[in-house]
Amino acid sequence: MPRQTSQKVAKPELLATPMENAGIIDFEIIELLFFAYRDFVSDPDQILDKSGFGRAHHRVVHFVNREPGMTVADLLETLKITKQSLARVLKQLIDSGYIHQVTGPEDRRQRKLYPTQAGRDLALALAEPQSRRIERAFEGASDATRESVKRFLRGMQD
Amino acid sequence: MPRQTSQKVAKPELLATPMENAGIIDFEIIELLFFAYRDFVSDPDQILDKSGFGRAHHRVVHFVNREPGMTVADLLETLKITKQSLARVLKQLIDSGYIHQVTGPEDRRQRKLYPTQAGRDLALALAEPQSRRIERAFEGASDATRESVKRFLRGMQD
DNA sequence: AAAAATACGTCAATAAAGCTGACATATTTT
DNA sequence: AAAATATGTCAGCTTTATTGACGTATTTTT
Repeated sequence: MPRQTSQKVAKPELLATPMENAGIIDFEIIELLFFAYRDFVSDPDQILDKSGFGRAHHRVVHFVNREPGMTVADLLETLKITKQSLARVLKQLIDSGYIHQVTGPEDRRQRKLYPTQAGRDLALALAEPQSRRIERAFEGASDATRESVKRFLRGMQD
Repeated sequence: MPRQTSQKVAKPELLATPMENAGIIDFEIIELLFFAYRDFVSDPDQILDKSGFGRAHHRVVHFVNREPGMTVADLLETLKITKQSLARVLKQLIDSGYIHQVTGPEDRRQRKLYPTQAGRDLALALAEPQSRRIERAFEGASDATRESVKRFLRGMQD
């Protein structure tokens, strides 16, 4: 039995060397994505704070503006969240007058979602700083470069 | 006074046209970033679920592995969260044996953070599917394209 | 040496955003 | 008539974050 200190547990081996593994794993892009996304969502977050809304409201108002007439089921599929998570956020947006529901003309079970003018204005105000940030990131980039970035982002999806 | 229905409020003007504004705002990239990031974090999320950890644990374990010896203050600065938000997550990682604290050798107020071997293993396991996804997204891309994407992501940061 | 600043930990209370599971209603499809 | 669908709702829960206050140890400044 080796000589022990009074500690109850053996001293664990701590690793002092940074995790870097000869290019097997692309830590650089992983971190770039983290920081880019963190700052990308920080712009609208500040605007949303003023209305008492959060990121969930942002996403709902964005997609309803992009595709007016989409149903609740469409939204659930797009956001990949549960019905119950969406319900509260959607209700708040409807109550606040940013989104309206219309019974589906063909299928009356459906509730089609449309933005009001206030909802459109909000979506644009939220997108504006993000778009500015994107333009800044593309400063001086060629059309080919822009296409490459788009292809990369599409390739990142499931 | 115009003739009114029995409704209490005037019918709001609903917008049926998709939000598309002649290239003033880059909705395409905004959405690509949203979907790319959503799927990018879904890989580690599945692994973390098994240990009862969440995204916050992932970020902490990642950065401590990337920069062993970083302090609590360093971590707060990197993650841009509050001390109290970090506290619980960090405590769980320490209690679970993934991270250890060492009193700073020069400044004894500091607690330097190091991964254990288990912590290193966890960080690698979490990074692996993300790295694979990145490789897939870059499939067939030139080095110049990879550099363009990195430049774009760097430009997206504050 | 005393005062101020720093690094960290902790407590209490709160909020946003998500989850599961169950159930109800209206409507459409089979 | 029965089954499936679209939606809404209820109750309870978890994770991740917040603010504000306070305490301790340590270092820096005065």
